[in-house]
Amino acid sequence: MNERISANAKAVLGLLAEKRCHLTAEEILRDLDHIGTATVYRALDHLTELGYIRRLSLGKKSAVYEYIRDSHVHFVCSRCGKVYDVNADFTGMTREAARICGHHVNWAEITAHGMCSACLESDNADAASASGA
Amino acid sequence: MNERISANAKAVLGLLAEKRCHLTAEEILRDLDHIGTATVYRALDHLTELGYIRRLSLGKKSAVYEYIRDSHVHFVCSRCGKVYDVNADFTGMTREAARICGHHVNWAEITAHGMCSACLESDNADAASASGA
DNA sequence: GAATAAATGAAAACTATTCTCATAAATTGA
DNA sequence: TCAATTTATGAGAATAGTTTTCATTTATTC
Repeated sequence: MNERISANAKAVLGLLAEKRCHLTAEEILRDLDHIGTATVYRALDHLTELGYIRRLSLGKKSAVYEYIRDSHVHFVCSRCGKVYDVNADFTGMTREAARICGHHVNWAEITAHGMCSACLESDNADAASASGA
Repeated sequence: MNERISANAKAVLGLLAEKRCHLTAEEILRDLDHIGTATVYRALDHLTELGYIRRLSLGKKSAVYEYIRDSHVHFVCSRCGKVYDVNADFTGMTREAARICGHHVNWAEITAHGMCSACLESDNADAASASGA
């Protein structure tokens, strides 16, 4: 595998490292608007292969990429689609999952689905006003 | 929300319930070939909303759907892309993840990534023949 | 049974991503 | 340093999966 990282790929990696959150290809393209679409996708593929970043498929829409960092889980709101990073140490849990899994596990991810606090509140507000409060 | 399930949606649900594994929309369409594309996608959306099935975005390709059943994790081979169901009880683990998460968690999934046994073996075989064994 | 609501399929539209291919930049070797 | 070779790039075409549109059919309600 080609271990070299071009200047453009470095820019992509730098952005992900700086933001420390999941970004879509489109968000990266918007930020690095001097780099072409194909190049960004190629950089993302390459960086994923080299193990600098991870590709996550969280929702129905586009994939997101994130710089590999400390253990955390993702929470996806089924209502608004927003993805939250939940920072807590899940290494023990993911290691245990990997062990049970068989095969050769490189990494494991935990994703929770439900309704986020914001949507929950706006739902309650709607219900209150609908009932004439 | 419309709680009714049409005959076509029932057929989709029946197939998922019977197969007990993750199927893509395309696989469902191939099996139920008298039902139109849009109808199958609509049924999958509806059944997901009603909580009978789950949509999972596991790889780079299409989403997969599965009938909700006993706790298990998914292993995705980074080499061949194949998805394996690993049957083991992860309810404690997912409940713990949900607790830490905050928000209102409905369900949580664990996905492991790595190289499957089959790919590992074929890799070893390649390496052996390449080194002139 | 007429009126209304919901479901359907064919095809068009859409979105995210990948591919193609000609050009530009970087690297290597003499 | 220059020429040869490899690698990276961008514009746009192509593709895959999914969603939308809309006219028609089917189911439900009154």
